[in-house]
Amino acid sequence: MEWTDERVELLRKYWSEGLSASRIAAQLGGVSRNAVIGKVHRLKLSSRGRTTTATTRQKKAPSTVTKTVVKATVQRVVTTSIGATALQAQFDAEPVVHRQLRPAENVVVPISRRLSLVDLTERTCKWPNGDPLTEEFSFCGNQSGESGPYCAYHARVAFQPASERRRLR
DNA sequence: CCCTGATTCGC
DNA sequence: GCGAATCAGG
Repeated sequence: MEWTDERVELLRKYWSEGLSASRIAAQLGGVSRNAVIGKVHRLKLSSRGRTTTATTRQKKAPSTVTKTVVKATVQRVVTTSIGATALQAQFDAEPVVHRQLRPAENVVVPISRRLSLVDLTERTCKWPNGDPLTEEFSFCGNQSGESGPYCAYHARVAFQPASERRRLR
């Protein structure tokens, strides 16, 4: 690939928006994150303001939990059928917890990165958010690892142990 | 292991 | 100028 004016412009834009080098590389296509970083340096675009160099932090749930059951919009994913039909199930943009868990633990619901199909990689959560036919549709995109197609959170929702599923009914 | 950006250095 | 390799860190 070549660093055309348009591509450099996009690079500037994404970088200023705080996107990581790897994600910018995915957006542009044809280049590696190293290429992006190298280019950023040559353009002297480093720094990027006050972006805390570290990974985006996650909000820790209220520690001093006084048996307070985490309130959340309950959503029911009906799984009376499998296969293609299941794709018609409705999903909330930001999902949620169902009832409570054993020793009532506060599960941290991850914030979806809302990636588009083209931004998914082998290790990003492929849990769909919203209706595939609308513009708001996106995928969770958090890290999933080789463990599966979903992040830790969505894996739990997707693969509920038979025992637990019984309880939820 | 996965990810992030920073630097180096041969091409 | 480019970017893979490598380093340093979460």
